[in-house]
Amino acid sequence: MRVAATLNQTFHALSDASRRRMLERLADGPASVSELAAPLPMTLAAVVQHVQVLETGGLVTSRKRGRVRTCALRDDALAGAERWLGDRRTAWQRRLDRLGDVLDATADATATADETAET
Amino acid sequence: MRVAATLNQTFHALSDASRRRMLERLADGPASVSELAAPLPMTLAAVVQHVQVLETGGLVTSRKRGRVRTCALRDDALAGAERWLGDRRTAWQRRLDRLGDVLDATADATATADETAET
DNA sequence: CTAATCGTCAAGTGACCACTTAACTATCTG
DNA sequence: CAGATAGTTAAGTGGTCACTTGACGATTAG
Repeated sequence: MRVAATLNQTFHALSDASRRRMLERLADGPASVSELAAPLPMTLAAVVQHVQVLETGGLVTSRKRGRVRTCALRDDALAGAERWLGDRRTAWQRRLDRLGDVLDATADATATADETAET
Repeated sequence: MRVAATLNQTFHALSDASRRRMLERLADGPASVSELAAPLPMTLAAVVQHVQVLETGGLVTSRKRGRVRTCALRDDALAGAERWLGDRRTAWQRRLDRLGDVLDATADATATADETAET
């Protein structure tokens, strides 16, 4: 049993749209690999690989019964990810509430050589 | 201004431990690139690249003032990610609560050719 | 038994990722 | 001004990612 999915693996698993679609599908109940594959524009083999990523990310379990592999969400799936996000959010929410936007403030005061690094 | 960070980019940004460390650091307040780099075993150049990833992920803003680029968390940083996770979690929490573990149940009943696909 | 179905495995491919080095541009300091 | 400081840029490298194809094993259906 894969118990120790790292945050790295979990977030990585979540960073792909196809995999998120599969998770959304699974939220409606367990599904076979082919069922997961059906709406996706890729081969079965590719989907199997995605399932593996989801498993090492600790998001999904699967079990093979006859020739069908059935996948289901793990109950504790998002625990780690959500915990981390939650911790950070409250931490910096507090901070941001408190001292607002240091950047904008200082920028205002002495606005000279400015450059916002955004594309 | 980068307004539209996709979930892909956000989760991707979160999937790296160094970047998460940088975020944790930033939760304690704004920091220059070198300050972010200090505890990390990599070159400044590498850190700059991580900052870019964090920016396109919509997690961080930065502004250059003189020769120092100051980075700060975005207030709405984790909104998207958390919303998605939250939605899914409640969705499948409900499901899992309701029908428990279909897999285990069926497996119990007819346990024959079983194989849990885990490393 | 024969076919189709469902999935697995291995190898290959092009794109992207996390880094490095090195040369270079500001900016601030003595 | 000279030199240190802070960051930027570009090019390159090895590794991983998201796929594909194709050959194969196992299970179920006609």
